[in-house]
Amino acid sequence: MAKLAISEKIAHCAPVDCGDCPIRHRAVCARCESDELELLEQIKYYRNFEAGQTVIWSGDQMDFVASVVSGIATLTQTMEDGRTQMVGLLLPSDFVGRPGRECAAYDVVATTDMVMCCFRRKPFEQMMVRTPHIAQRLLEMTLDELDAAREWMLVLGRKTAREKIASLIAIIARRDAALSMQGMRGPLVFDLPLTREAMADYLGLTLETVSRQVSALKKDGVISLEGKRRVTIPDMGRLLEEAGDDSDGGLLV
Amino acid sequence: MAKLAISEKIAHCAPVDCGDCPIRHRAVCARCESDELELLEQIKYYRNFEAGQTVIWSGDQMDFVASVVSGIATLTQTMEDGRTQMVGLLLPSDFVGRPGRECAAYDVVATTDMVMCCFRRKPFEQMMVRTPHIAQRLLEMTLDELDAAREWMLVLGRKTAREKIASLIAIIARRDAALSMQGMRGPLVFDLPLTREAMADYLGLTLETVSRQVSALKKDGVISLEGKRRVTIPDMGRLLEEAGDDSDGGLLV
DNA sequence: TAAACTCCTTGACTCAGATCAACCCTTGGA
DNA sequence: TCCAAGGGTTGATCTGAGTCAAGGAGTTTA
Repeated sequence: MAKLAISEKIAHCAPVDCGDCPIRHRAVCARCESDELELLEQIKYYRNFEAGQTVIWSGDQMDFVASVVSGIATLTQTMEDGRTQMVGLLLPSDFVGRPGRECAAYDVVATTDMVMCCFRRKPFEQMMVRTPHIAQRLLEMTLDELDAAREWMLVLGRKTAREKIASLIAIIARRDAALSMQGMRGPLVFDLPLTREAMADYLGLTLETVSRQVSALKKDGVISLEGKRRVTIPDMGRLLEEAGDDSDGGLLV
Repeated sequence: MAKLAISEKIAHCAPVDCGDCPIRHRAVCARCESDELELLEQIKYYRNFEAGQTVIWSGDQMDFVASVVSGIATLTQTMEDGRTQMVGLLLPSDFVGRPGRECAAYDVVATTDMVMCCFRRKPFEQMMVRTPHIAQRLLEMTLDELDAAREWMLVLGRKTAREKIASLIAIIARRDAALSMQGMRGPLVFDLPLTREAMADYLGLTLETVSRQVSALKKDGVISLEGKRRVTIPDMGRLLEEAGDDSDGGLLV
């Protein structure tokens, strides 16, 4: 039954013209000219995933790379004894996989329903050699991710539980504001795309601590909640202070 | 006096022929053909730094990029209240700076005497557009660093103090073995290139905890020490177990 | 030759966050 | 209509690492 639902979704997913693609200007193909885009169009295919589905297991053979078109996925690492750490959050336009690498290095799990634009690895690698625009954009995106990872190292290594929660909410809020173009004026409203447990895995905390600190931030008026997931931020500056960040907001990501 | 010492060193540092460069096959220029190398040779210059010297302050204008030729530097981030987190360790052949970025994002500090091979940013950026071999290699190196940063996120987020120390020692040991070609057979011997405080900054710990855990690993026979810095590892497998890693050793970095 | 550093170690005490446990609410089968 | 499961909250208790404090060992300065 579940399987039927999946195939149905795949059928649904008629190939989109790259020109109409929602991530056209941010993904790995962002710099491609129309002729380059046509080549990509020939080798691309779409795949759908349901919330909760594992896209790839760490260590598995991985013979494609892909862009997230819509939905959210997590990148996690697991130790033998079961401790897990999220090492990345994949949002629309983010790139999955590494050219030149056979096997996946992390588990990739869809946290919402998701659409991915995939390319078989070999043809993609060949294209990369010929079309520098793709490699250029991929370099730029990888450098951005490296900065994000390093920023996160500060969060994991030196921030308190409360600061960690505030940092995560700030990041999601900022990303959401950028996407929905609502700007930074006035109160921000959005849904947390992660369960408490996933937040804990991202922050190097337990889910109980996450729950307690979210409650504390709510009690102190830094955020307000509608249900468990819908967050309102009355004052972004205040939130950033709580996150231990420079209250001037920092750079766009 | 200190200044005199520095200028003396700069004078010392006669430009080396790229063909004889110790990092020729690992640095950002690794894939360059001899004609490309000649172009690089025209725009490169060397700079020397003494142990303890700050190479760049976070936020400063940065109009060069560079490769570490010899010595070690750290990349650190600092919060307003003074908490600091190291986000990278720069070893010979590592690349510093980001094409397309005006200002440094992190503090870079030399922990040992150091030689860097520098390129003014603008000419380097222009060269990158024309010579894909440079961009290709930089992409590869950046992807490796991203993997390293993510590995470190697991260390920071989920490992105990003892595991963190073991992980750091294992990483330094492995890098050192690779460099000195002594292979993984038999006991490894090397010097810790970091003070206890720098180790603490890397691991998200206090220097007291670092000191205690180093002593504990010594007492338990996982490592042995000669002085404060010289480490011998009788059994790498044992160390990796203590680090919480798969004892099969993992991939080469 | 001592004084002043820097780097490191060790002990005693504290506390933030983990652990263990109980319980609530919502959703969706059967 | 109930029951099971997933997601979330809250309380009591424990503990690993932080904090504060004293002191050692080796080097450089004067």
